[in-house]
Amino acid sequence: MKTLINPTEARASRTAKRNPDASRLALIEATLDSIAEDGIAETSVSRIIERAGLSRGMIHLHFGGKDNLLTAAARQFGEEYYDAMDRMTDLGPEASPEDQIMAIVRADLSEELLNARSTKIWHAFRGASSSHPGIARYSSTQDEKLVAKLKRAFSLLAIQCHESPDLAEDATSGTLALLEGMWVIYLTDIEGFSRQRAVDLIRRFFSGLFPGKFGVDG
Amino acid sequence: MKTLINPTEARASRTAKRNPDASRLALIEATLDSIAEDGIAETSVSRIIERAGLSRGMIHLHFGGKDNLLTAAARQFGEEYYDAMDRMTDLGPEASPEDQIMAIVRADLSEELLNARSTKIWHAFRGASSSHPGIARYSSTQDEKLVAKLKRAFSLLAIQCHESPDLAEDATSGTLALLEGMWVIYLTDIEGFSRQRAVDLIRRFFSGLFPGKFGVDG
DNA sequence: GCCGTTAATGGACGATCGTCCATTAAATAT
DNA sequence: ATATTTAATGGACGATCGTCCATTAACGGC
Repeated sequence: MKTLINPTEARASRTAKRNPDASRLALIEATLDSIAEDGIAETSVSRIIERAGLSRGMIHLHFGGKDNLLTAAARQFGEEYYDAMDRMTDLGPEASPEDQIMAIVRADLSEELLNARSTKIWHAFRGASSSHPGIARYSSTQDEKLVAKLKRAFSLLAIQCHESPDLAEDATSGTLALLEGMWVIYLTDIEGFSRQRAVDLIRRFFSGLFPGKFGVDG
Repeated sequence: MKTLINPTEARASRTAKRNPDASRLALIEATLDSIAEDGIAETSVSRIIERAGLSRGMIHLHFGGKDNLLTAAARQFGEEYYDAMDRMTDLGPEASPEDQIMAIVRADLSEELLNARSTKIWHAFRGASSSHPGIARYSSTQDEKLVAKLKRAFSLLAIQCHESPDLAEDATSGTLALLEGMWVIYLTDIEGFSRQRAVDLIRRFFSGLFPGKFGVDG
């Protein structure tokens, strides 16, 4: 859990002290873990420092207060999501729009992005963003980037199919709603959720919007 | 705000005392209001009794504690949702499956059900249900009833269209995901959300799944 | 080796949390 | 009119909240 950023030496156990970057990271990770396991309401300063194995004053020292720590955690969570999303959807430039769209859908529903930890955290931050401006900033950027990715692919696809641009608009918004909804449904019933069925279902919806595209394979 | 359940007499202002049912209701309403406006994390006993205009001991007296009050509030919130949903989707028995489905969609996205207050509360309870078994019970029943309504209508429609039953299954799950997703999107950007566009978008998805049905009108 | 810098500690602080209960007062029964 | 029941009050209680700071200890520069 405690990653050594400065692995100059690996002596006794009393080493690994005095590492501010590692401490910052440990606090953020402990915050995210606490939100995922205990909920944001139960995530107190005492719980966080207990998880991180650090002392009480660290939060005020490194972040200036609990609120800033929450904001930093939201920021890192959003960045982790998009790093993974970008990596998983990095198809070659010759990839078809359908493949790009399905890659986004598959990535968003993959075990790496859609799991108990991430959905709990995502949901908690969404709820807190109403009254927490710092968190709200990093929750909204998350959507904007996903919308841009989808819209580009659907616009290309609409042109290929000689369809009007507002079909691409609707397909983008609908996909976003479907994916957001899938996250909620997953959160509601983690055991009963099937990723494959969710992907196939969304493809079926696409197939209805763009007949001929999004066939049984692909 | 303080509804008189027992309007035997309406004397001076010192009346309206000693009304246990009204007190219970006032506490539940104050709890829901507080969750909607301040968030569930900020909804403390002190805030609730301040909003209700009642004294500190009332929560313990009527509900035995804060947790039970939250559970009662979740229960009432779910009941209010379904009372309104049932009332708004009570078409005659001769209504077509398409009309029934669109009535459900329109009801779920109507101002009465989809508004700032209800989405905040819904989101807060969903998040709390992970660690709060009492709340979880009333959040899950909410979905079950909606699924049953949709599945019945889509099954009928699939038979009419000579389609396989698993299309009805997918259409039901997809509609649920779309509606849940729309609630999340509404919560994210209340000002920019258009109910009409959301309804039309969902109809367009339906039209792709059931060609010929769900035309431009209806 | 000494000193200045700074990461890190852990307890003190007032505020607020949720629970509980002795007390008051309104409604009902006798 | 008096006694009983019970809704309602509001303060006391210990626990925990988040913030802050005096102190300790590890590091880098000389």
